[in-house]
Amino acid sequence: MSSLVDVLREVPIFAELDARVIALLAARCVPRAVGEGFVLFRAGDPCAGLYVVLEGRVRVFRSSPEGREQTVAVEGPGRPVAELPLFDGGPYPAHAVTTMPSRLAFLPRAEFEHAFRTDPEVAAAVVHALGHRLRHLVQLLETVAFRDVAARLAMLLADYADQSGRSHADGVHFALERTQEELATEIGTARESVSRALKQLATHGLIRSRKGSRFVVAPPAELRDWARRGGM
Amino acid sequence: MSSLVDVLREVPIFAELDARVIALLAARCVPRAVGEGFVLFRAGDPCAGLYVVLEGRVRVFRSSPEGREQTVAVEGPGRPVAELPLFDGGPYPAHAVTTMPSRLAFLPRAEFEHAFRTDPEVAAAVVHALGHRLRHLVQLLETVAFRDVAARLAMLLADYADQSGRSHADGVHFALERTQEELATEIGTARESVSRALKQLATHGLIRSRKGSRFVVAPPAELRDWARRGGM
DNA sequence: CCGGGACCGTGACGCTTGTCACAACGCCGT
DNA sequence: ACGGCGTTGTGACAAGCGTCACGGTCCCGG
Repeated sequence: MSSLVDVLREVPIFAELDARVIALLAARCVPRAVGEGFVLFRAGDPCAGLYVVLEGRVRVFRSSPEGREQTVAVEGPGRPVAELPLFDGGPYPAHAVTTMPSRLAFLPRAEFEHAFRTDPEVAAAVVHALGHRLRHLVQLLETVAFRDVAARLAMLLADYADQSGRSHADGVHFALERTQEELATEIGTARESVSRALKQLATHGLIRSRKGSRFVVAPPAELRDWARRGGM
Repeated sequence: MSSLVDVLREVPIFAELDARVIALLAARCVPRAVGEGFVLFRAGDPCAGLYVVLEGRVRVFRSSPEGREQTVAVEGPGRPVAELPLFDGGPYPAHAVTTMPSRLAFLPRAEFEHAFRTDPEVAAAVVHALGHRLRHLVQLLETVAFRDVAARLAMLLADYADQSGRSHADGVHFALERTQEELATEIGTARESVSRALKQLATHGLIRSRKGSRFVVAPPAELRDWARRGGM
């Protein structure tokens, strides 16, 4: 197992900290390997500390009594989970569950709070991350509030294309490791609607090809543009 | 005009700071009186600094090309506006407009950033506020994603009852200074749907009386409960 | 090679809700 | 008192979408 320090240095939220601070944090971290479906916490639980995903994937979501789910975020390697309620003392606002076998680092709340108060760089990094998350949520809220399913899906594909796509002559290529069920919860709709929306995007030439999980789509800008115009 | 220091001390986000820091911030603030409909900023504008509402009301919202609007927050006296993009350097994610004549304090970005980096108390206060906002957004997202209009409205009324209601034997009394049009944008729907949802809540005994802007509603817990259960 | 389970596609149906249209009401200034 | 304007109630209608039902495909293990 490689040194925790090396891993943490790769984590964006900690990237700019100097070696001394990272070592300090790493010493307090509890690494943990878990399987798929491990529950990090549930909505309403008191906040125990900060998780960082080292490997694997964590889905953060809210669920309704009827069983429908709205995922708020999907975090992969190097991303922090649930940094939000560390500060206002409130409970976690959502559930968090691994969607594949994962390795996590856990930093107890007291340790983190101490680092936050003594090192302004830590504080800045956290606020930076919070700002990003907030920005993303506002965006998500807008699309859920007044875009139809096809447009929301186009937005989502644009995000994935941006973050993991490779541009070719015929469009942007990437692998979408999601079931339609998962996509549905990310845009707040039902699985069947995702299926129909995919076909709709294909007929409009926004999805150029789709073989299993391999997608070729139009440039993100074009996708977002189409979504914002209301799909025509 | 009373001293800006006195006003800032009443602002929750600054309340815990010591007198020296408040005086420093106040000295950098630019107070400003504006009419109704004054545009603080528009989505996409680069972030110039932090506004604090001293008096009046500011509505923060996103709008679609077709003209529909989703309000993200409504801020009253003592509340900061747009603290979010100060840090990640990005643009404002939404529009902000006064909905009545207001007095605002404006703190240029550089000043704020300096305070943030030198005083951990400022940083803690900001993160606290951000956390709260994020929590609220997650909640809002959930209701928009899988609650019907009546349930969303019940949630909204519960919030208002909590923050400005007075409890009596027959229910919680408060004045709702909003048009149905404004309510509609707060829960992401159309004005007519609000009208119908109000009637629906009344028949279920959740709104006990409604004369002009004076409302008498069931206890907030009961409202939220009904909304979460899916309205029965 | 077979069987089962997860995932995907698709048709039918009904409910919610956005939209349009219009009437009624209240408030305010002249 | 009157007229106008902003706000509200309500009816009709169509579109979008969630839900149910079912059949198809693919993969993997026995």
